[in-house]
Formats: sequence, structure tokens, C-alpha cells
Amino acid sequence: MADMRFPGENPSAATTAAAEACGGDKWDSFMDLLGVHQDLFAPSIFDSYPPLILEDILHEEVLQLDTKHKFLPSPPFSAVPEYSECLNNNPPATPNSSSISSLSNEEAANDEQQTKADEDPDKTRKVGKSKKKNQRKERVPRFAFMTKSEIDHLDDGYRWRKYGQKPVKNCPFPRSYYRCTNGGCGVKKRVERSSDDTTIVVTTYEGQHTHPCPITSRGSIEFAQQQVQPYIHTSFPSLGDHGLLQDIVVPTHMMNQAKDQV
DNA sequence: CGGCTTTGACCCGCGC
DNA sequence: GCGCGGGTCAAAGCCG
Repeated sequence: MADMRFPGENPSAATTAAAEACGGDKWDSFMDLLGVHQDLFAPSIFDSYPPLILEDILHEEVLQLDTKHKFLPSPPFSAVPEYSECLNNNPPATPNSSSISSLSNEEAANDEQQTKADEDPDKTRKVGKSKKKNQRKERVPRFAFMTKSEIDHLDDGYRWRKYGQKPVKNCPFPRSYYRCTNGGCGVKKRVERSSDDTTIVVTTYEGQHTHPCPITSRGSIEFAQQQVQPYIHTSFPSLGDHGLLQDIVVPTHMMNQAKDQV
């Protein structure tokens, strides 16, 4: 994980509040998944631009964290349909301290084959049709960005190889599948355009990078800044209390502002 | 020539 | 059992 902390900086009050609102461990995990250190956001960014928090996506209730650390109803951000697959009545997840590997058991079972394919594709696809239903699989942390952009595949600093594309039902835009090109890093991401708002690109990351970000040049970041407006939507599947999905919407300018100071 | 995208085929889970 | 949809593979082609 790239270490991009600001020397001598401490998280701002609003940052801390946002972290508390998400649950401290979840916030840390969020930052880990983003590939940045929590302290990256230290220089009072959240004081000026508090994050939006989607608390209970089951009821499509969107809450916003204001600068006084209260939850207020926010403008109508809609729930991302695909997230509903993560919503069930599973018992509350118990995130461990090192990662947000807290997908439900059911989802873990669903991902079982995929993970096996990641580890050894030959054993699953060509040979291994002997599914081990009850075998516990390592849970894969996932999160998604909703990005307002005309460009589907945003430059996030990592190198990706496209390995598939599928048409999406009831959506004129296809879904693209990418895999991190770094050897041994099994991180995948799906990129699709929202059918409700075609200006919004939904990028779903799966897994955590096991290597530092290969591209940290300022030019790359600035390029991304030009593409992304105006917010980033992040979800923690099954991380919320009672198994509910918990989402965070981080305005993109916050992300960019933070990156700009690296 | 290596890395990447494209694209049709294939596999699998799930609902009916 | 069958059809459908999601996800992945892998060959072919493109490009720098």
C-alpha cells in the first residue's frame, strides 16, 4: 500500500467525524482500498467538503454529513442497483482490523468459484467442475465509485488489462471487465455506465492491490482530475450494521485536492 | 514483438 | 431440465 501521508498532519475534526460515522475500522479500510493512507485527507479537506454518507441503502435513504457532524437528508442520490446483491439479512459482519473482508457468507460462496479461478483458472474452468460448496473462501473486499465522467475507464494510477465486455440488461452501455496487470495482484474492476444517468460511470473494484501504485506522476493525477466530476461514490458491501450496505460518497474534488498535495 | 483490446464461446448459478 | 444473465477465457487482431 502506498504510503502517502502528510508529514506532521493530523486528521481534521470533520475527517475524524466522517471516519466515526463510517465506523473507524471501515474508514481505514476505505482508505486502504483506495490505495491511500487516511492521513492523505488530513489538511482540513473534510472541513470544507464534508463527505456524503449513504447509510441505509436498503431504504434508499441518503444521508449527508454536514460540517457540524450531523446527518441530514441529502439530494436524491440513487442506490446503485447492483449493490442490492450485497443486501440481505445476513448477520452483522465483523470486520477484522486488517481489511474489510466482510462479505456475507452467502456472497463469499458466490465468489468462491471466481476466487478459485483467480488462483488457478485451469482447475475451475477446464478441470474443476467439482465445486466444493462448503469450502470457505477468502472474502474479497469490494467497493464502487460512482463517477461523473464522459470517459468510462478512468486513470486511477494502476495498470489494467481488459479481459471482457458484456452487454448489460436494460442498459444501452456494455459493462467492461478489467484485471490489474501486476503479476500476482488479482484485483479486478468492472466499469459500467449508469442506465439512469448516462453521465455517471460506476466502477466496482474487487480485491486489494498487493503492490504500490505504479503511476504516481502528477500528470496522471491531473489528467484524472480533468475527467472526473463531481463526486465519487464508495460502498462497503455488507459492512454496515445488521448486514446493511454502507456507502460513502466522497466529492471528487476532495479526492483530487488531497492528491494534489502529495 | 509485447502488450492491449475485441469478441465469440464457454461455464456456472439461479429462477421458473 | 431449460433458459437467461453474469462472469471469464482465449484466439485474433491492432498498435506503438
